[in-house]
Amino acid sequence: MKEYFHILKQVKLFDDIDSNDLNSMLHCLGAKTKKYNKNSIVCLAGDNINSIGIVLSGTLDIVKEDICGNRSLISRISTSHLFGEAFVCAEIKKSPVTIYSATKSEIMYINFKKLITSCRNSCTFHNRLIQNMLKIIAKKNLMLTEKLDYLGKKSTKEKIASYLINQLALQQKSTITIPYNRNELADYLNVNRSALSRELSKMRDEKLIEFQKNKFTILNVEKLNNLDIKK
Amino acid sequence: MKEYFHILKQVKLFDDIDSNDLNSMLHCLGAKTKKYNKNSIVCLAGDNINSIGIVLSGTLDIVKEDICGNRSLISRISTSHLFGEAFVCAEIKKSPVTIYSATKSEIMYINFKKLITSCRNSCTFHNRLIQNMLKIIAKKNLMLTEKLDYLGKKSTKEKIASYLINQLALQQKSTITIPYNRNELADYLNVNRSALSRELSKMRDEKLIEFQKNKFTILNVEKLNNLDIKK
DNA sequence: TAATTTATGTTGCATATGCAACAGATATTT
DNA sequence: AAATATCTGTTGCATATGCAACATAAATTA
Repeated sequence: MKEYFHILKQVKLFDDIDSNDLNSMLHCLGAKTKKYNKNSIVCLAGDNINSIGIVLSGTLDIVKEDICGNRSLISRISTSHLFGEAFVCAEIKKSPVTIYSATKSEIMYINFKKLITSCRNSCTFHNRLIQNMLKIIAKKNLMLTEKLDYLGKKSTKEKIASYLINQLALQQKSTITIPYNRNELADYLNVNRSALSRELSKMRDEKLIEFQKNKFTILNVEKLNNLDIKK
Repeated sequence: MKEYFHILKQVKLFDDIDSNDLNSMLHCLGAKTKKYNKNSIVCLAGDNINSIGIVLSGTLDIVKEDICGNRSLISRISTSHLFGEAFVCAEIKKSPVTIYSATKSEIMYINFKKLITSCRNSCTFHNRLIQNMLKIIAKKNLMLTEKLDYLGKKSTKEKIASYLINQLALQQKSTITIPYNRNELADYLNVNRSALSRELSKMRDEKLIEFQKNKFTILNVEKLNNLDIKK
């Protein structure tokens, strides 16, 4: 497991855990790793869930697809981030989502459920892990609320605007890079791809934003914030 | 505090906490109660957050409003449920939402932050509380993901359908009662009220559902599930 | 380099939806 | 009961958006 330590150090779940304890802890958590090819399936909707995943490398897409082929990209996660933690902590048995490996990737699985439930005579780091997890899930909660905010907007333009403004706040630079191409951004914002392109072009014409590929520059934050006030 | 015990017993945060410990625990958590009138403000967007609220009686609306007056009803909570827990656990300083007391209500505030951070030489129930909180937040996480699912639908009709189907699963009866009137449901699903009424009427005409006021009967789950397949 | 695939932008069209205005029903207050 | 306020449904209209089809650009593969 030594080989992964430089990654595990960035994992928020292990914050304030002594590096020396890491190995025995991973053992206690039944840690196992698994590799995936590009575009392979990590977990199908309906599959049993019994562990939490940590992305050691690569990028995963958390997706919800309906029978009609509509695809909703819930989120995209990369190295050092977790998935499945809410299901395990809420004691959900079957996955409501499908997870794809968007790139070649490697994942470490840990048995966090055991840590919450059985393992009473707890190792010293158990409480630390649970507290870290609390913070991680609470933050994910806020991210979901943010996304509800985008999706709640009435127009595509406003969805784009609120997403970009949020990214601007997160990335703290004038030109932001988003992790999606147009298709993926459309799936993430749950709008039609061509309608998305249309709106982006309009917003460029109106000097609200500039972009090439997945790099966006916001020219007028004020206007972007008050899109529907001026009509 | 004795007077509230019958309510506090239903609060998931206190699951598996001995009733005898409850009083001293509430003291340790700095519990205080406060009453609110109908339609009063419990917390304004931007206010400092330093405690978690427990609804002892009444109903609260968690709302996000933008400058243009668009109102998004994130969720409505009632007796025995919590609010603010994600903000406290994620260490967010200022509330991103406004909370209204939709009815006369009474709220108990507890200092959960102290419990997570300082209070190291912890009382026996601390770990129990944190584990309970983990489960509560994880479940809220899933509820938010569910809502993302509604809002992600392209048409109003599908938003309504997925909301009703979800409620059907939760309530487990043929006629479900929803906690919203039309205006509120529109705010919750982020659609226009009159457009909502229009779609509901259409769905009734198509023999998909029946309703009077806030009671809905689903006549054809199958069709409701596959709304956009048949066109 | 050429060939092929993938990503992005554009446009026309049919439809859905926000909005405003109104009407009737229901609930609340006087 | 009467008066008032609130809730719900209906409709016309302008606009936004999904969708399909196509064009071009960019990236990938042969």
